[in-house]
Amino acid sequence: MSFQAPKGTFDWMPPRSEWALAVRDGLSAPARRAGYGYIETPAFEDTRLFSRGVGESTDIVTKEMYTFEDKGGRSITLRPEGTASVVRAVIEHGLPGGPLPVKLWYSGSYYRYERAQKGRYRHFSQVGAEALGAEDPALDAELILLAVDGYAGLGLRNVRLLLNSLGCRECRPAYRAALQEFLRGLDLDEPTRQRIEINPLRVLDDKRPDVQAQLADAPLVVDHLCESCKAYHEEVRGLLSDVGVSYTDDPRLVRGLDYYTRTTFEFVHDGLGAQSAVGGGGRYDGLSEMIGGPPLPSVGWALGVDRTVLAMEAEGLLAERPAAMDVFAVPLGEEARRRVFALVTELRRAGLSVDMAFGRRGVKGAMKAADRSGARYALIIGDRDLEAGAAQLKDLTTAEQTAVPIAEVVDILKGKFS
RNA sequence: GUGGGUGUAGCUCAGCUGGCAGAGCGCCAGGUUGUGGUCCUGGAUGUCGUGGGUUCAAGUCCCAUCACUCACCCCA
Repeated sequence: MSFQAPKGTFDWMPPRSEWALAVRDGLSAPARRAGYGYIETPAFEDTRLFSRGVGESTDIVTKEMYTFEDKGGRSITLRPEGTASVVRAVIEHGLPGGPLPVKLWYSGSYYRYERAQKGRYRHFSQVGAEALGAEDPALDAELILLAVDGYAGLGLRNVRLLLNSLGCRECRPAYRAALQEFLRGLDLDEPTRQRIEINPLRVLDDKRPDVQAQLADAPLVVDHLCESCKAYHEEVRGLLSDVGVSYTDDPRLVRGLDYYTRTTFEFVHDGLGAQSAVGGGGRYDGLSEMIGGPPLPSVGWALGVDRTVLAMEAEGLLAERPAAMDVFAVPLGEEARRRVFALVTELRRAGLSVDMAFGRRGVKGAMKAADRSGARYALIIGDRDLEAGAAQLKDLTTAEQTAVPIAEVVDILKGKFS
């Protein structure tokens, strides 16, 4: 019997795992600086939160949720995305009655039962940010800017921003009807014909060449926006331009979830294969009401951690060596091991990065381990040194070795790294 | 859910029309009875994904199955 990670999942292992941490930190940093507070919600929710929030018409809800009944007979679903949970929590804690907007960021794992491919896994990580309870183009622009800065802060240069508006509850229905009428006249397979009826906008981003060819003359949302949506969108675009954010207007850009309205955006990168979206988001003015809350116009995004690491890899940003040790201690003999263990502890408490040789290996092997750790100094102490009250301190870059009194080792090393 | 590709050592892979299970890297040890990187020498690690079939003989051929992977679909 042997085990492996479940189908469609993978393990983050050193040294690559360091980049997952760096990406979570880097993508959230701009939001943290902009007054977004940290929120952590459960990894599972009442199934109905997603079926009503994400949308009955999406594949996520109809085919991809990890749903099960718990021992109390409740239908539970592992979260396939983060926004619905955040809105639920904000409503549950009465935040719409307080100062608005409520600005929150989060980082976590999400679950979708999908066929895995490059950049798409059954368990994946996202960093998200949401601003709830305000209808203000500056807020849309702020969110987009925070994501742009997050990618830039990681050193990414080839992330492109696609921008669109999906209209609101006033103008979307008319556009939807016009689009449906157009699509019904096309030669499409049965699943796609069904999608025309339940979620026609999604047909626009079908990648099959024969489908795309037929969509050349499809009606576009931009041509059907009402005056207020049009003005709102223009304002968002102007604000972005003012702060030097470049973007591409993509009138075909749609979102996979039903709750999006107005401002819609996606961050794409060409180095990842077919799953080119590294992040996406938009405004969702109706979501709160869809899940039983008060009117709460909001905007937010989710950025894929795994995909961002892939993008960084494609840009050659993962080459740096991960953080090295400052000191690597090599004990020779049982008595020395006890003394070294205490010294290592003391050095660590003093703030240094310190490791030591474990297991009964020879000096040569221990020195090899010291070299591999990337440590600047090797601290070698054998029973012979204990008798002399001295420790051997070896600079691994110059190979210079000096004997120092054991009693002063900690202070000397602290001095070298202060 | 659909289609293509690939499964041999920890990793990357070679293995011809069937004939003793291999290389490089990595790992461990020795060369140096207490000193890393370079070098030399030696060593360990395999259910050849799994199950069946054909054959004197299968990593190699056939069937099935599983896994991985890429793409469609879907989506961050």
